[in-house]
Amino acid sequence: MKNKICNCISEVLQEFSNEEIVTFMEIPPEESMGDFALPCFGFAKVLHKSPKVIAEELKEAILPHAEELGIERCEVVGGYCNFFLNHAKYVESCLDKIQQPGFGMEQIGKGKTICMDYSSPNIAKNFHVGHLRTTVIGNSLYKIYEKLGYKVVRINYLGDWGTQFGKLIVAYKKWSSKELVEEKGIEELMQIYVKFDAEAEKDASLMEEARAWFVKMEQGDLEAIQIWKWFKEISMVEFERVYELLGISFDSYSGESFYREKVPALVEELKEKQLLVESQGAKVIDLEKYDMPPCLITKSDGGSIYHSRDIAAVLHRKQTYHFEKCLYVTGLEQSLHFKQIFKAIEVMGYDWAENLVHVPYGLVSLEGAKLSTRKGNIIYAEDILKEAIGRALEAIQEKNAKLPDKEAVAKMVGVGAVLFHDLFNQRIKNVDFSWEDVLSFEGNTGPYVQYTYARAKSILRKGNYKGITTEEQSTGKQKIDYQVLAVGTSYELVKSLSGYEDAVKKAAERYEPSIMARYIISVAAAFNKFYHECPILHAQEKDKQARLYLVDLTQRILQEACSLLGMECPEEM
RNA sequence: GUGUUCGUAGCUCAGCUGGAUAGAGCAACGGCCUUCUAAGCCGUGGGUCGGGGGUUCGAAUCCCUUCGAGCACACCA
Repeated sequence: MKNKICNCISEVLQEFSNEEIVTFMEIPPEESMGDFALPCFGFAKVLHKSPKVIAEELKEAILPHAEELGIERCEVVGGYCNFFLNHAKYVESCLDKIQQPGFGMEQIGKGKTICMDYSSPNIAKNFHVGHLRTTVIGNSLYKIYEKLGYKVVRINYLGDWGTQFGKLIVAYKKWSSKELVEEKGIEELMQIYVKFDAEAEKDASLMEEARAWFVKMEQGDLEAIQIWKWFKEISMVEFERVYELLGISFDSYSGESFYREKVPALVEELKEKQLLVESQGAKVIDLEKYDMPPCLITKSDGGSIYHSRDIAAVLHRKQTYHFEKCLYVTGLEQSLHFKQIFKAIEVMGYDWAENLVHVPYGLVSLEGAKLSTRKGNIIYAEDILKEAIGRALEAIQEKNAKLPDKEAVAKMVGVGAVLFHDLFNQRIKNVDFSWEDVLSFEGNTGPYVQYTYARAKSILRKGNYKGITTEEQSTGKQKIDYQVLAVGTSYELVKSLSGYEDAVKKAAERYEPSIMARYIISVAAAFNKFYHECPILHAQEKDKQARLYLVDLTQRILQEACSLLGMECPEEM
């Protein structure tokens, strides 16, 4: 309906295109100002008329078409032209769209591939709060793009290569044993890594030893590779536990070790293109022209480094997946790194460099201090999830002790709380981790949304609601009286539901799951108001049928929208 | 030092591709369970949108400047 109106307006105001009108059109802050409003200030300059006059003329021009556009009346206030729709018709058009398969979502990504690099934890280190962010944000963006029809390749670019493994091998040989590592897993690896750093400060020769071991790894030394592989396996087992809790999986686990083999070819290509410069014994791409530090390609000891592995990786991904876009969900602190990588790809002559996108998120701290394993200032992802699940179980015992399958529900609610908390604010914001915030189940939280969903489901169960088949819709056998939904909180809820597609598109456009989270809250809040104001099962038949239909659509949108955050919703809680 | 991100209610944040009286949640206080799940709903109080300039009919939103905080600045990732 909005489109039709905009179309009609653009025919009147021929100086402006339909698209322009659509962007100008807004939803007024108050219901008394109509359903849509067009501020005419922007037209004034071009048309050399006052905004008020333009609005008046517009009103006159629209009036003859009001009936077919579903407009009840127009009002000019200041420079605004406010449109009051026929609510019943508007409700019908909104709900008709939503009840279509896939909620009538436009498949703007059809035939396009997006590569996403996220989670990407470092092997032999614990999976902590910080990793949780990239994992959860990446997973949500994956779901969002998939919903828009994109083919998404989820790449877990494991940090499984680099000098830190040289350090680890040295530390293992000096201070640990097979038995200890087998017994304590990552915990032991972490401990000896921390010890290495402490010792290396006193004794510089340790670092040299570590570099030497890493060089051995790069040369394929059997012993080095064996130890490395073993450490990697140990780590993967622990990572998988977290992924299982979150219900997350990947299409590729090709980490840095996979791409380092492709570095020599990259070096050759750069030589051919005359981009490689010797500098202090290392080989670099000079980016001074672009006001950036040089991009390191090989270290002075000949080893590869993360810049070169990242470049090799993206070249390979382009060849393999022919991506439309490649996203990197990593910390904001890596901004310069990605600027360098993208620029390097550009100077290599690849015009698709502009399709590489860094999707940064803010830093997580703990009580104002930087996370640090060494200082014990760290919180593990698994502990957060488990604690949240435990709290959810307590809440269930307290509020709904007779609930069947408590454990499964507690998992959904606990994990949902953590996910939602991590996705509710813009990614760029720094986060000071707080147990109180994560474990909150009231207000703008995951459990609030899940509770809303469970309420809706409960009504449908009790009303023995079977839904409306498309056949019934078209034959009009079970005709919905849209007038019932055209007022008060019902109408507000309908408007809220109708924003679903825009929310998904906007979230995709901005790489911002928080837009979905905020949208979900707005729907849940609208539903709860409706729920309190309107009796459903106890209403008279005509009202009951219309309201049940609305409850059903709300429940479907909530469930779907939550799934885009990676959240599951329990039928009861 | 250079670059970059952030600065909105006591706290955590929306709003930022300029538009009508700046919105939520938490915390505080006061109401609502003999009716569909009170993890809910309703209400009250609380704001020089960090400061200062500028552009504009109109600025929390754009530009400049300044202050404060975080982060980055080649042989870790």
